[in-house]
Amino acid sequence: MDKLRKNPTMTDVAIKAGVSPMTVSRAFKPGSLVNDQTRARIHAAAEELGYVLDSTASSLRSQKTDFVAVTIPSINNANFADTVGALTEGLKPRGLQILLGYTNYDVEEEERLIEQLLRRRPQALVVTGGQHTARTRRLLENAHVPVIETWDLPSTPVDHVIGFSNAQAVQVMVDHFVEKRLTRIAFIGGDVDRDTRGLDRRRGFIAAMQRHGLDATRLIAAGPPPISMREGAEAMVHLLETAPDTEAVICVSDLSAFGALSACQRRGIAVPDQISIAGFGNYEVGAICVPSITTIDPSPSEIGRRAAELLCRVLDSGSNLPICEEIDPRLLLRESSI
Amino acid sequence: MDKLRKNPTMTDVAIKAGVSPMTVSRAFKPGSLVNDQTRARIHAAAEELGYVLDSTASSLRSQKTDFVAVTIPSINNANFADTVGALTEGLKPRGLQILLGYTNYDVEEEERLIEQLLRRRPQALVVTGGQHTARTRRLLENAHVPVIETWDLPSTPVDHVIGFSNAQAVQVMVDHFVEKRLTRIAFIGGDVDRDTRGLDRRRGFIAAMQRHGLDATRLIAAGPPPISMREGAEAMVHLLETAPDTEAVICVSDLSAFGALSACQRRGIAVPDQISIAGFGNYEVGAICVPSITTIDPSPSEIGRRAAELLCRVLDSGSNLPICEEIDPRLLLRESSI
DNA sequence: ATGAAAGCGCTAACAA
DNA sequence: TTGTTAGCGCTTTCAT
Repeated sequence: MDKLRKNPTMTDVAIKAGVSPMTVSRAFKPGSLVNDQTRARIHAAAEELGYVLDSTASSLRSQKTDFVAVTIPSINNANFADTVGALTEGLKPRGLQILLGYTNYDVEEEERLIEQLLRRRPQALVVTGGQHTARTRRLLENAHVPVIETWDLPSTPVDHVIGFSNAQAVQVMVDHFVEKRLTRIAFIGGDVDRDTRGLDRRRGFIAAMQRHGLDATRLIAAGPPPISMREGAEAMVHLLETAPDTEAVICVSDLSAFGALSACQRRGIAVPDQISIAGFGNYEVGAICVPSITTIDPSPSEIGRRAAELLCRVLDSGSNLPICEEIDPRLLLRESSI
Repeated sequence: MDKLRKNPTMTDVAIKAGVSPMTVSRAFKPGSLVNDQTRARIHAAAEELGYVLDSTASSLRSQKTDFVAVTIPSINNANFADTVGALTEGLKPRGLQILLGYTNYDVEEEERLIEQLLRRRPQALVVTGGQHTARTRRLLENAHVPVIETWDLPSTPVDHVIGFSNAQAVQVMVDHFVEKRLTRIAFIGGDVDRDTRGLDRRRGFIAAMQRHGLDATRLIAAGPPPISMREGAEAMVHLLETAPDTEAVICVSDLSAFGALSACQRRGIAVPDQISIAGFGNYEVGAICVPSITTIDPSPSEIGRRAAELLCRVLDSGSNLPICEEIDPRLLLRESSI
């Protein structure tokens, strides 16, 4: 392989096929008017030369790209992966690709990332979360393309929103435990200043506990988000030592909840008989493990599906009216809670 | 927000700052020679206009992009996510971004994806696996940029390789069980014609069993890859019914192994006392669950780290010599096997 | 159904 | 240190 030789251009293909570059361009654009034989000849010539269209040049000239920029906190998270998967599927019929970036749960990193992504001139942006730096907001507002914030219900949206209230969802969980006469409830989450959705869940926990007149001080901050299974297990060990009379634990995600469950199992503490455990996110591990883990399903793929749908509508209509679609997370009662 | 107004260009910034477009260009290029005051004036003008560099035009003119294309089978997989994470970190110092695509464990999809990615003229390609369609091979060979195949040891590499033998790794696992006097060993994997690494692991299983003179017919094909925890659990139920005297099960990944473990727990079958279970990949769930799951660690982030290193070296030297670096997967003995 | 001319926004190359 | 000119590879627009 000669890495130094330049890639062939449309002109090279045109010469080889005995046509003008313009005809080659048409031959590569589906649904355009080229003689079938000419088109076949052109494709043969292209294949022989190893020609691949240069979308850099194509995008520059036509002033439009064929992709949508998407930001998620972490590439390694089944929930966000499901959202991205559904988004990808929903945009495929329109020929739109996903350009994916991750913020590592950090709004500063998000700012850098979004600027990088905007340089590539996406047709739209789908971001996770509704909290951004001031500059990120300005970048998004100046982008002149539709923006969708997801997985959250920001009080002052940049543009469109498809999400839910993380705080509200956890309040439902607290209500459930209180109904079951459990009152000494703890919350295991991450450090509060990075993962804004985790922070909202923690806020929802505190609000609900106070509404019920209960002690909302059993709060474990298990480290920088995302909280892993291991950190969930460590947090549970800590909780069992410092507050052994705890009756129920709500974890910021199913992953930490599974860690907490495993810690109980290693110490011979029966779940749910001695302590109830709940998570968040409806990850597969919580559905399969024994006992299965009570959780909240925020419908990640539904978020992606509806974001794609909304985008298609907005791109077609050119409308400027911000749309907010609320997702309704479902409480899934499983074996880990009485 | 006015989505119809065009984005400002470098010329707009130049006029506002009272300089030529070329000076604006320089002001945005780190380490180039512009008067500090001029640069400050330009950045202020840019910020005020909401200017964001157009990398489409920049790339076209300079004939170089600032990204590396990476393909992985699935976005939702902690192993590949770790590889991508390490790759991202390793390329950041050089200012290279990752352009990520996923193949859904399908070589046809890989072909479409790689053509899409090549249109954007990446500086290099990092692909997962060493099996491709004939056309994919041609595309990669004609790309005129370095290519790294990972997670595999292809017999005829396209270019560079950083990987390991999936078959060999599983053989080590079989040897371990045989040493422990377990002979009735089963393998749970996916359908054989999509995930080539899963197929290699299955091949390794069969080869090792035959080498030991053992029956290699306890093979469960649990569906199209990737095999989920749920599918692992279902496969285990099937295995317990059809071959109840099985002494050990090797699963194509820790996720299916965890499903198999859960199935045993639901049926009151003691692991490892009644049956040993092993997985592959060293996923977090297998380290945390009770009992923890014996596995093989293929060092996903090591693969990413070394791919980034190799890329930097090759991009600097411009060398054409294909390099093959072998990773040595480690057997991790845990509680799920005797 | 095909071609010719022009130019998208930026930067390499050269000039001052 | 800054400016001028030209052109990257493609597609829009207009012409035939």
